[in-house]
Amino acid sequence: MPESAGTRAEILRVALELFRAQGYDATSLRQIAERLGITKAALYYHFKAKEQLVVELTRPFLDGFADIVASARSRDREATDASVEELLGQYLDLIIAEHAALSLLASDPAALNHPDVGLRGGTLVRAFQAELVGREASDADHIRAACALGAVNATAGLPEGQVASGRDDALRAALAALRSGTE
Amino acid sequence: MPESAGTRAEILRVALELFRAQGYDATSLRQIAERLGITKAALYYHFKAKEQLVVELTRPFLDGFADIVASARSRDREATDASVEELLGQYLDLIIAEHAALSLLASDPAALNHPDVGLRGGTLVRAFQAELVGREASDADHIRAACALGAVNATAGLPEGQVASGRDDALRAALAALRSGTE
DNA sequence: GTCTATAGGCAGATAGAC
DNA sequence: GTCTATCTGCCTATAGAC
Repeated sequence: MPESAGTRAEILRVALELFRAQGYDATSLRQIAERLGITKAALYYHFKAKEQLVVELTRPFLDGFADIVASARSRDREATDASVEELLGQYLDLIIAEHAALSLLASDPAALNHPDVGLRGGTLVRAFQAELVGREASDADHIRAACALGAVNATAGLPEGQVASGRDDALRAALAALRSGTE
Repeated sequence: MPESAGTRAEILRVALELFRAQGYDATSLRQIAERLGITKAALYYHFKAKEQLVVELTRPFLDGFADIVASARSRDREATDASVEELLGQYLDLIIAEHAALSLLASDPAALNHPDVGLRGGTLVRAFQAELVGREASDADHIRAACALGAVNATAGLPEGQVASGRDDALRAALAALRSGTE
């Protein structure tokens, strides 16, 4: 029976690989099953629908993101420079750890419209941006926040080797974008 | 016969709208045809395959991008601060003008693997980054360039109203990210 | 230019044996 | 847990009439 947990994990591993390479819709359950040497019917023993594969694959990222936003909300009122830097750093580390899942989130419209995936992600992004800029923020502040997150997100597409070594460079670049209004 | 050009443009307009909302694979030609009050077969009179819709929709962005990269290459040897700012500004304006097509490019894996679409786009991005950082650039320089482009790309997802007014803020943020290594 | 009709295929999902 | 067999439905694309 440890075999079952193994199969489930293998299915998720192969599904993520194929979804990333071809997209969710373009990847059939037959392909996933064939790659694993099992049949489509076996997949349905472990997952009740294809859609559930995406939900499971993106959950670690979304849960981690939710934790970051929650901790941001429980800070003291004032958003200090240090706390903003720590928040962005935590987000960056999450992006690096879950960059494969993130590319799924970013690239699949079906996932983007799913309540437990894309819509949840969108809500988290908006909440996170609001925490970064604080209350009484200008339009320009929001644009800078969006650019800072864009800078962080860009690291998800970097070659594997440069990610770890460039973590601090990316964080500095994002902070520079965020603070580009206050010279 | 002006009707024909009109129909063709209408098809592209509806296709872009549906592709963006649902994704390329999840959008059927039947849906596009129904929305226009014509039949699937009529679509095939104007476009020889579904795939060609994506090629046509992304061409203006890719052609514009290619122009920017070409003009970057024909600069004088030295990448001055002013020329980098102008390049990023041109790219930002293109992103704003073609943001709908860009979201197609970013979100459709089928398009990403197409030689005339995603692969062409990837080549352009790499060439553009190389022009931004110049020769003898460090790993950190490349990371900052990636972050700067990420900051610019983030503006494509902004609410319609903020885009025009925030253009300069976004450009400053991207430049700040790019230059975050040289204090 | 647009239609009707249809070919031909593969998708997601289920039933029930082992 | 995994299989075989099958249902049902929609897809892209084409042929040929109008």
